[in-house]
Parts: sequence; C-alpha cells; structure tokens
Amino acid sequence: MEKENELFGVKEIARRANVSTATVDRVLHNRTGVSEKTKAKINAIIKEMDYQPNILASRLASKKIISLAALLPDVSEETDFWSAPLNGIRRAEAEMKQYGVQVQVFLFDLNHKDSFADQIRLVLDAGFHGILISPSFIEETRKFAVECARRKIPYVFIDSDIPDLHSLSYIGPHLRKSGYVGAKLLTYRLEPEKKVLIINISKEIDNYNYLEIEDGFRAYFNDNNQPNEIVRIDIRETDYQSVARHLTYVFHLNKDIGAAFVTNSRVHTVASFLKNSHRTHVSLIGYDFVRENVDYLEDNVIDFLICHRPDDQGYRGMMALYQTLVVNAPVTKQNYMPIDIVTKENYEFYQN
Amino acid sequence: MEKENELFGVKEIARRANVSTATVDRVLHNRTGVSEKTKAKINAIIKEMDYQPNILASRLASKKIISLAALLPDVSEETDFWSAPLNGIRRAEAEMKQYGVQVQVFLFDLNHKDSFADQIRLVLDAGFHGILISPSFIEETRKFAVECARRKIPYVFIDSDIPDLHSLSYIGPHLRKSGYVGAKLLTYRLEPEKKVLIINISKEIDNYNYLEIEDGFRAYFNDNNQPNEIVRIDIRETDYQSVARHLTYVFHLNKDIGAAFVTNSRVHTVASFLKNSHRTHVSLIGYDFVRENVDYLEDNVIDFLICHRPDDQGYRGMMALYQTLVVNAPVTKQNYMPIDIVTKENYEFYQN
DNA sequence: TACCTTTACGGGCACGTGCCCGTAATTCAT
DNA sequence: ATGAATTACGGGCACGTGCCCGTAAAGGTA
Repeated sequence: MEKENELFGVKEIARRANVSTATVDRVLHNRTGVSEKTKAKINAIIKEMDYQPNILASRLASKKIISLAALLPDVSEETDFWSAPLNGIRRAEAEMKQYGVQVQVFLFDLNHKDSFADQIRLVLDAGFHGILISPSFIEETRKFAVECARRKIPYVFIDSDIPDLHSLSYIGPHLRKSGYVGAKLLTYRLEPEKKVLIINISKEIDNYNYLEIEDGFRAYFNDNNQPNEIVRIDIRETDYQSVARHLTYVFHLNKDIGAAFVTNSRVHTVASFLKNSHRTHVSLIGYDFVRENVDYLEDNVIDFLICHRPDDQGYRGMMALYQTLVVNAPVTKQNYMPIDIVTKENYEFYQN
Repeated sequence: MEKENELFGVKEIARRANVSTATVDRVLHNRTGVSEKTKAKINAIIKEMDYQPNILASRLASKKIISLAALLPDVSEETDFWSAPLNGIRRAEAEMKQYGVQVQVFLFDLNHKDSFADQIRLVLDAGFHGILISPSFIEETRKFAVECARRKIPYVFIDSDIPDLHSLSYIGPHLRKSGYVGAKLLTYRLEPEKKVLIINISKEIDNYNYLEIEDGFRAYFNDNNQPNEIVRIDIRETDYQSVARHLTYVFHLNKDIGAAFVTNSRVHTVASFLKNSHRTHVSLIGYDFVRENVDYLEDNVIDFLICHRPDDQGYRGMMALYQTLVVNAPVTKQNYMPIDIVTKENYEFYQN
C-alpha cells in the first residue's frame, strides 16, 4: 500500500546507476559492451531492488517468437488415449499464444518405431526452442536426448520416463506406485482362495511401462502377504478376436480367477470378453479414462480405472517449457501425477 | 504460417474503417462519442477480423489496478483444511500480480457467524472489483449476494454452493454425488448383515453440506438395494472426549457396525477413537486431505478419504474472477470438482 | 600526430492498447 | 446569422522492455 513515487524497473535501475536503460538492458541479458565496473554496480542495484522484469512489457517489446514442439503418438483406432495430452497441449498453446509462443504438434505411429525416429529428425531440423516428447522408444529417445543436449534445447518427457537422460522435467505417473494402487483396489474385496490375472495387451516390445507397473503390482502382494496366486499373460495382438482366444484359454486353465488387472488402456477389450462370456463377477481393473473404458465402468464390468490426468500432463509439460524459456523460472525435475481412482460413481466429474 | 503484412489489432481496425485508433477504442469499450454509423462499421470489422485484444498491451497500458478479495474460514486448531484453498489463492495471486491484479484475503471464524458478517461488511466497504467467498452461512451470504448484485460486483462461491444466488460461478464438489461415492467405497467389501454408521461432527447448525452428502450416501443404498441398516449420529461438540463419549454409546447400542462414514474432515477424531478402542476392523471413510487424516490412512485406520482439490478450488475461483474482469472471457457457471479417492497407496502423489 | 579499431555507452523508436486533450463538425437557441 | 453547447473524432503520449543505430572515448598502429 505504500506509495512509491520512483520509476519502475529498468528505468529506475538506470537512474540509480547513472547509466542509460540500454546499458542496464545489456547487463540483464548479459550481452557484451559493458565495463566490469558498471556491470558490477548495476548488478548490485538489481539485487538490492530485487528487480523482477515485467513479462508483459518484455514479451510485448520482443518480436522474437518462441516456438515449441510436441511429439506424441497419434490417436489410433485402437485407442484415443493420446487425444487427452493433446488437449492439454492445445490449452497451453492458447494461453501462451498471446505471449508470442507458437506450438507445433508432431505425431508418430506407436506401432512403427521408424515413424518415431522420422519425426524426431523433423523436429530437430526445424530448430525449435523447446520440445515436449513422449519417449516411447528407448534407444531413439536416447539419441534424441544427446542431440538436444548438444544444441542446448530443453526437452520434457511426459507419460513415461527414461531416467538419467537429463530431461528438463518428467511429467507423468510413478508407474510402480500406480501398479501398487491397482493391486490394493483389486484385492480390497477379493477372497483369499481366488486367483489374480495380470493381462498385458500390446504389440510393442519396448514395454518399460508395463514392467514397472507389474513390478509395483506384485510388490503390493508381497508387502501385504496376499495369499492369492498370480497368473499372467502377454497378448501381442490387440484385436478382439485374438484377445478373446487367449483369454478363453487362460480362463479354461484357471477356473478360479477372481480378479483381472490390465496394465494399459486396452482393458475395454477384456471387459468385452468378460461380458460376452458371462464372467462379469470377475473384478476388473485397468487404465485410462477413454470412452470405451468408461462405458464398461457404467456397465459394472470394469470396477475401477486408474488414471494419471493425461490432459494435465500435456498442459504442464508445455508450461514447463514456457517457464524455462519465457519466464526463466526453475521447474521441478520430477513431477509425478496423482494416481486417480475412477469409478462408476465419480467418473462424470473426472477431469482427464 | 502465412505472412500478414498488415498492422495488428486496433490499428488495423482503424485503418480499415478510416478512423483513428481512439475511435476504435471507444467502440471496444463501448464508451460514448461515436456515431451509430461508424460504430456499426467498426463492429462489423471487429467481427470480421475476429479481433482479440492483446492482453499484454492492454494491461501494460492500463494503470488501473484490479483488486480482488477472498473471504474464507480461518484455519483453526481443529482443522487446517482451509489452508489448501488459501494456497491456491496465493498461487493465482502470484500469476496475476504481474498483470496488475491485487489480492487481499479476509478470514472469519467458522464458529462465529458474526465474524462472517463483519468480514463481509469490511470486504464490501473496501470496494473490490471481484470477490471469492466461501458461503458458510446461508442468510448472511444471501444478503451479501444482494448487495453485490446492486453494486455489480461479480462473486464466486467455493467449496459449497447456495443455488439461485446468481454467483458468477460455483467451484466445488457435487456434494450429493460425493456422498454417493462414499457409500460405494464403504459398501464395496461390506458384509450384508453389518450395520453402517453415519457420523456428523459439527458445531454449526447451518449444515447444508452435511444434508446433501448424507442424502447422496443414502441414495446409493437405495439405488443398489444395499441391505445394510444405517445408523446415524449427530455430535455437536468437536473435542475428542465428547466424540468418544457419543461413539462409545452408539457402539454399545449397535454391536455389529461394520463401517463408518464421517461427513467431514473430522474423521481423524473418529479414527482416534476406533484405534483407542481396538475397533480398527471397522471400515472408515471420511473427507479431506489434512495431515491428521493422512496419518490414519497410513496407519490403516482410515480406509479412504474423499477429497475435492481445495487448492485447485481456490486457484480456479480466483482465476474465474480474473477471466471475467481482466480477460473479459466467459466462465462456466457450474464447475464441479472431481471427487477424488485417496488411499494409503496413492496419497503421496495427491495434489490437494 | 593522424588515422583506424575496439570498447562503452546513450538516444530513441517500437510493441499494442488506454486514455487525456484538443478541435472540427454539427445542432440548437436567439 | 451569430454564438454557445454538444457531438464525433484525431493526435499523441504513456506503460516497461528490447534492440538498433549512432557516437564519444579509449586503445592501437604507422
């Protein structure tokens, strides 16, 4: 509330240091052309004033546009999961647009590792100032990281992490804990003599996510001395017929399966199978707030969905880049998303 | 990507309409002094261009500071629940500060209706441009709403809603559905012959929240033909001794209580009682991510906490005012928060 | 000493919008 | 027709920062 009849910002610094605003500007952006003496004096004043640049004026005056890239899997006919992060990215884009930030989205095919590498090359060649990337393939991502480091381009991982690659930030779930939560929910009302089935449906071989989740899932059983036997199955085809065939076989071999845990968003395929084969008494838990899954929640076939706010992941990922490049503020390196539990009763309010 | 070698914004409008930027400005802010003819022409051009004012430049040029008030319950020794919305408000404040928006927080005592009325008067007299308020007492809030309407001050409700008062927006849970979710979780592994106990601990009489939650809770039992008998108890003192006394009595009368549902954040008091009286086999569900409750989650005494992101509520509430007053963008009238389920396994990632 | 290069700094315009102030044009009263 | 009041509009500065361009001073070379 105290009135300050001084000038603001750069002008005030200039006045106190008996220099022009241009010189202050040079110091602020550590450009050349300032003697050590004046530089020291100005820096002292900046510190003393606790000067915070006015981002409005800064972005307004600077005509240089900052361009960010986002590289994600394309939505496929199998799952529209990745439309959620894309939404978040668009949301961030709308916010940043007026500050002179442009966003360009690149999509690749999760079933074709080559398309990932191709898009990476495209992104790198275009000379973006910052990159958001879903590191779906480990080796390609590693090369990407090296190249970014060389060019000093900050990059953010979302949805799954590859440690030790010095990303600016990771934004996504703690996968192990996520599996742990799945196990808790699955066993919450499970009878001790029943078996538990872990199902992984995926064409990819590069399944770092899956391993982490299963590891966490099993850890819960260990930590809590759950007596239930765990059966697991890998299904490398994603179409309904293949999945149904494999599951029919597993259920034939194991008569007393009381609960099933699907490690990704393809849980709706399993739900479909359970419904068609009149096995809806089996508790079913899986991942991600996509329409097909929600339909089976509504239908009482899926008991719980675990979600990690993919929309928010996209938003925060872009914002982390913005914070670094525009505001020049620090961002947290690990940004674990909440492990959300979605049921028939609360899904209508869930914000993906 | 197409180059536009035209001017931007107001200047371009002025050029196309053969007027000065000042006239365009008059139209944009619908000030007087423009003939109907030119006004129409300019408006047409604005529409055609889909003109979006540059908020940076706008806020920079306008020296008028916008001041917002937030009126919430003070944190008491009984619960620090309200520190979460306050955090969100501070977060919003930090973001808005550079755009010339000031925020002032007013606190009242939930146990003293008078302090609420006093603070309302203070806020209204100070002439804020927008107000965020937790409408804890119905009648006082009603008067407040009338006064705001008269002065054309937008106001936002958080945490609980009072319908039909024409608030700019409500940001908080759908209380009925929240109780519904509580019932789902409570009964998920409940044996049919067990009784269920609803506990309301509160000094206040004005308990609109509580009624909605209990209503939703019971609705679940109806909708799903749950056979369990429901017992309920109101406890008007909040200290441990009083709560323990009442609960001892209830548990004495009802030997077969299998689960308890506490309608607010005081569930930790009940948890304490259950632990002390060696009744931890009773499932316990309550509200809010406050430290005491989380401790009992960790300790396996509380099974689930239901939360409504109070931090986010504060943030979004302030942002709704910002959107209206600064950006002049529309805000959604109903903004139901997700009904989050917090357990021992996922609480460490929960973002309150 | 005369000339050139480098260093160190100031002047001043631009960004897009808000808004004060001045004035030509129109209307009205006499 | 003359003056006053009102209406309709333009000129131009300000907001705080970025940055181009110009130039005086210092240092270097012959």
